[in-house]
Amino acid sequence: MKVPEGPEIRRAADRIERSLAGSVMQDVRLTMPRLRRFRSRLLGARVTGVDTHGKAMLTRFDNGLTLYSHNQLYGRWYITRRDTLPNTGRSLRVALHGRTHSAWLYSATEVEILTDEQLGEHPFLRKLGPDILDSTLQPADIRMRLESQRFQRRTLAALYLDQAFLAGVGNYLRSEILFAARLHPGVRANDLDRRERQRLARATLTVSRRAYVLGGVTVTPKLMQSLKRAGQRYGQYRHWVFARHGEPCRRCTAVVQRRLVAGRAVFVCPACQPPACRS
DNA sequence: TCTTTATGGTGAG
DNA sequence: TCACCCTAAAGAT
Repeated sequence: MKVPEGPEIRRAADRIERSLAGSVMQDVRLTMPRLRRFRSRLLGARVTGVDTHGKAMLTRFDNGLTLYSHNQLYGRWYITRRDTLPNTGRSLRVALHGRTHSAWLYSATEVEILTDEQLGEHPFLRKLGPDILDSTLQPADIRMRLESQRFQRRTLAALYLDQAFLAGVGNYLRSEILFAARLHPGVRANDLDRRERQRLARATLTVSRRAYVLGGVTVTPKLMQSLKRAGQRYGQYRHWVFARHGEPCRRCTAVVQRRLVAGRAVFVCPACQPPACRS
């Protein structure tokens, strides 16, 4: 797992929760100059939980403060037994030391410590759409968003990277969700018929939740098993189409294509996801 | 060993 | 649309 999307961030949050929730901060390190003044306020505070909204992580403390972090491309959390410094050449941003474990955040640039009020006004958080991993999110919610005035004129390629549409989808999930829904990235939301919207809404939830459960794997568990048995390694069996350009589609054997849309790569099976032939 | 590329997001032009 | 933040791995030499 390299660059994180929603599922990877949620899994990191789970690990931090398991090792630090309920724990009093016995030591804290904040290396970014603008955050140093918060050290004394976090010392002795208790971690109450770790929330995520899309790719944003919110580590909550019982004194009303929240550590907001966004890993962007390079940020990474390491969880260790207390005071076991991770062996990495990266630059440390935050270290939270509980009684038995430590959580270390490296390389991230987006780190803030905020009150609830500041959290409510946060420019990035406030524009986020619903979290794809929110267990209350239903296919109908996604269908309604696809039909809404706000989003219907845009292409699926654009919508599925826009965190205001759905928070937590990134570039690999975009390709994988659209493949699972058998829809071409160039199609506009308002070109979809009712069945296609339903298919897309379902695929969005299925693929995202599977990536969370299986640690970044978007193929079905069954396919994953058979690919593993065939000797494929993690990097080779994870996805249907993402980063598989030039290779045969796992469903129909047509050659997977890579195309750039607004500077970002989208991967498509030309047979399973035919371009829109609608006016 | 060097160069390129990447799963994110912002801000300038 | 592009440069940029910062990093690791893959690809080229």
